[in-house]
Amino acid sequence: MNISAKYDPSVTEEKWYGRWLEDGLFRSVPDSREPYTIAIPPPNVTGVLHMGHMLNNTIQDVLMRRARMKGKNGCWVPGTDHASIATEAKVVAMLKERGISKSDLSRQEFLDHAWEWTRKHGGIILEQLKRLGASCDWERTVFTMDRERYDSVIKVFIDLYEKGLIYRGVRMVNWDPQASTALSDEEVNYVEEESKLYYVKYCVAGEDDYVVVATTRPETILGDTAVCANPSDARYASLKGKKIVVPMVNREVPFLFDDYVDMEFGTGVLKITPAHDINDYEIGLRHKLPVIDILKSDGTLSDAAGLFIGEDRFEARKRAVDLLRESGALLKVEQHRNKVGRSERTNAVIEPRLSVQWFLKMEQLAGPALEAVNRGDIEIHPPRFVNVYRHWMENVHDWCISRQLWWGHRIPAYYYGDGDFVVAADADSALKKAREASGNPNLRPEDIVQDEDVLDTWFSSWLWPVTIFNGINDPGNREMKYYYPTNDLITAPEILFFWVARMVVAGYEYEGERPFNNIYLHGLVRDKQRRKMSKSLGNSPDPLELIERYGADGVRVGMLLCSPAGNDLLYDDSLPEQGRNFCNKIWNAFRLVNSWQADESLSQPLWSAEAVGWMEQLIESSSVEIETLFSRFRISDALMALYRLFWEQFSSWYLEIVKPVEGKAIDAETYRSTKEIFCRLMQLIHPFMPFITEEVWHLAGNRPKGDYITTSQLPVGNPDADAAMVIRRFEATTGIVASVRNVRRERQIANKKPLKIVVLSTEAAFEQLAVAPVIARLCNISEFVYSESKPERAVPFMAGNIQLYIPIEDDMDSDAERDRIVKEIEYYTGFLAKVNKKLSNDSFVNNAPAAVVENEIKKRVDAQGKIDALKEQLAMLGG
RNA sequence: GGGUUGUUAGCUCAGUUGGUUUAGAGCAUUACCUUGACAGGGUAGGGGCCACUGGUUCGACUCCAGUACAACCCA
Repeated sequence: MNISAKYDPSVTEEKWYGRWLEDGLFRSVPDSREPYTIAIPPPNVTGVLHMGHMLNNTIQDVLMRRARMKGKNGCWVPGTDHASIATEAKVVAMLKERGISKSDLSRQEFLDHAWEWTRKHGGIILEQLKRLGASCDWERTVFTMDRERYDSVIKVFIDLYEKGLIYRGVRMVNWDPQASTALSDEEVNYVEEESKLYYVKYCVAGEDDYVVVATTRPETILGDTAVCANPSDARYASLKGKKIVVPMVNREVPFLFDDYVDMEFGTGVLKITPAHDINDYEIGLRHKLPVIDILKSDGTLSDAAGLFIGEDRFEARKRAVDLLRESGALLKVEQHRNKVGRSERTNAVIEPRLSVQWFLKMEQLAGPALEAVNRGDIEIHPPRFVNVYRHWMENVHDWCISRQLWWGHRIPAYYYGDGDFVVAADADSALKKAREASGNPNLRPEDIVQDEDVLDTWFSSWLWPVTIFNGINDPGNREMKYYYPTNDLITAPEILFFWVARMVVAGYEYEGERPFNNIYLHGLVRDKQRRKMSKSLGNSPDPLELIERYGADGVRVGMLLCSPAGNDLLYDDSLPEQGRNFCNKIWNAFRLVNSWQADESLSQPLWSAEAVGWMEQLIESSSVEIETLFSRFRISDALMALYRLFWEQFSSWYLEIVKPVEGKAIDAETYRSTKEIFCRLMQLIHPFMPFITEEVWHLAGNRPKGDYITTSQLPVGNPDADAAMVIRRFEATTGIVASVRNVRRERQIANKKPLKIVVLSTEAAFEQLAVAPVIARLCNISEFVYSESKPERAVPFMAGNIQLYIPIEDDMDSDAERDRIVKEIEYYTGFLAKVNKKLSNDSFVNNAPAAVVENEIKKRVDAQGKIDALKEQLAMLGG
């Protein structure tokens, strides 16, 4: 078999992904096995794959593949969410290009366009996930707006409404005047911007006196209903009970005192505009102030403003400044940096605005979800996020669930008469309910009007682990019973509240059970300067291009190697490069083994027997270690352990020992063991690198049809009782090999020249420490001589406390060697001093546990022995 | 402003109840190697007052307090 010296991922990736799908390896149906379930964090239906998805889905795939190989019935449910704001914005933009404005369309016409868009662009991202190797059960693909999911959301809304948990209320919301919708806090970006701080004179009613108020939004003066200072601010104490005249509109408002006011900021006097600032709103509530709403939904001034009616808010600001200046009320203007909220989607400046919205009461619902994490029924990894979760849940706010959009689940509330409404699944039952509620049996279908708004996208995705198995429409169905609760949820900390915590809430409310056992939070992918990856910065590589360049396996390894749980991943091309290099290492190691000719008539050399035993025990104990790492979600550590196991232990040590001399055959026993070891390593690595391992799995043997590494079973690590001893013995061996190589280099002795080693010890003692055949094989040693006295002209070195010598013919003088020994003596002398200091401390000897003291004494003896031997060696070198 | 979490090698990070032969890994770096699986490689090295200051202790990277800096979340 002729195999290329470089691994080419493109061919194998396409081939194996196709076969896996053809043979239905990712398909899951309930059976007698234990399930292992993951619900994908649904990406936006119109989204494209970015680096964050790569990391997120690689982790899920690793867990899923490993679970399958451990005998579980793995079920990874893929899907997308409808992302109402993002998608609607995209559809609006598309229509604009075609010269159509949203306001020209009926709701239904608009939705037709949106669906068309979704059908065209939706699911691209899922196809891209296949390139990564994601082993989802694609037959289960779901969407938050498909029939089952849509109905579930409406059902839940009605249910919560009937339980009294959903209400309509007037609240200060983040208003995007451009999109004409309320935004949730998480959809608002606060950015530092250069703005102006205006100092405005407010006269005291009936007096010549005045106070100065600093504001960044002078147009909101029109909505002022009070002026306020800190109660402990002596400067303004005399104004207690007085009235203040609001400039421009000459309205008299009270002068109040409230702790909220920061004495340091501006002049220490705050104007209160309850309709247009969240803090002012709360102060307004405390002091029962009237609310004057000066803005309309499109950002122009309302009649209530009294001035600049119909002007845009920024135009009104300019005119307000002019007017204030003319009247002499404007004292000065300062440059000022402050944080301005902008819409994540439209980038419009957000207006805090009062509006009628739908809310979900959270306090009661949050209880079981908080307890579940406190009790440990749901584990969060890494655990430091438990505090964050707890803090949020203990201070949970009611959730504003309505959005002034069309793309989404339309709120099932129907209005009749003057603001009265009923909540019902459809128009027919709404009419029935409305007739009952109004006592008017003559209400006609056209007398009731459904709410125009849709629900927040999270209000559908919070049900995700339940609705993917249709648990709302068909409670207790077979799949729910089997797959729910799901096992692990893999996501980023930034949506811990918006999504994760709410899923926990919904899980308990609707299933009386947690939605998942573990929450694993990984970091964000950033660039090397720690900047977020973003389109505008252009610092995000195209994931598919990366896969083409480095291979899917290479990219997967690159993503994982550098992403310890919860930490951000600082992306750099060197990461997938490292992954690609690892692929190549595997590939070439395989080429080597594959090139060997096995000969049944040859007996196994001693060195190979030792190496096989060592490697086998190493794999067994590594398997145990890796299992532990996985149970703690230390996924990058598990990968690193395998990386080193394959590269250092297997390739650099094991293969170098067992490989036959060029052109010669290998004994059949070692050959068989090597292939078994190789395949076992491939199995361990497979969850991380599915493609190359599947390829090698098939190349390594004549596999019967259907024998995939993907569905192979991974043995449980089962080290022998003496595994630790075998591994330690081998480590001592490698130490000696390194020493001999050093001597060769320092003395410039060619590898081809055989050397003799004199061991100052009995053979038995030496064998306990190391294995002569392995050393002989790797260092070209012709003979080991066991002696009780040291030889004359010989280079000394040490292994543990055993002294070894390499007899030589040349001059003994070697600076390099002397330097090395002097350095070692220095090291051990320093070490010994530290140990002695401890031991001469009476309180240490009296207070420390006996075992610790004994160990220190042993350290002292060992170090002293070593120093003595090294000094002898130095003398021998004539130093 | 409130909260949470960090600060260990040039970079990214481990370090599990305080004592494990004077702190580990990967990458990067240095020297040497056109050695037959692999230069996408091999061999051998260098590199750290564990942020700072106190405290607890026989003993602190580890526990406590404070300081500085950073990040994230909430307002």
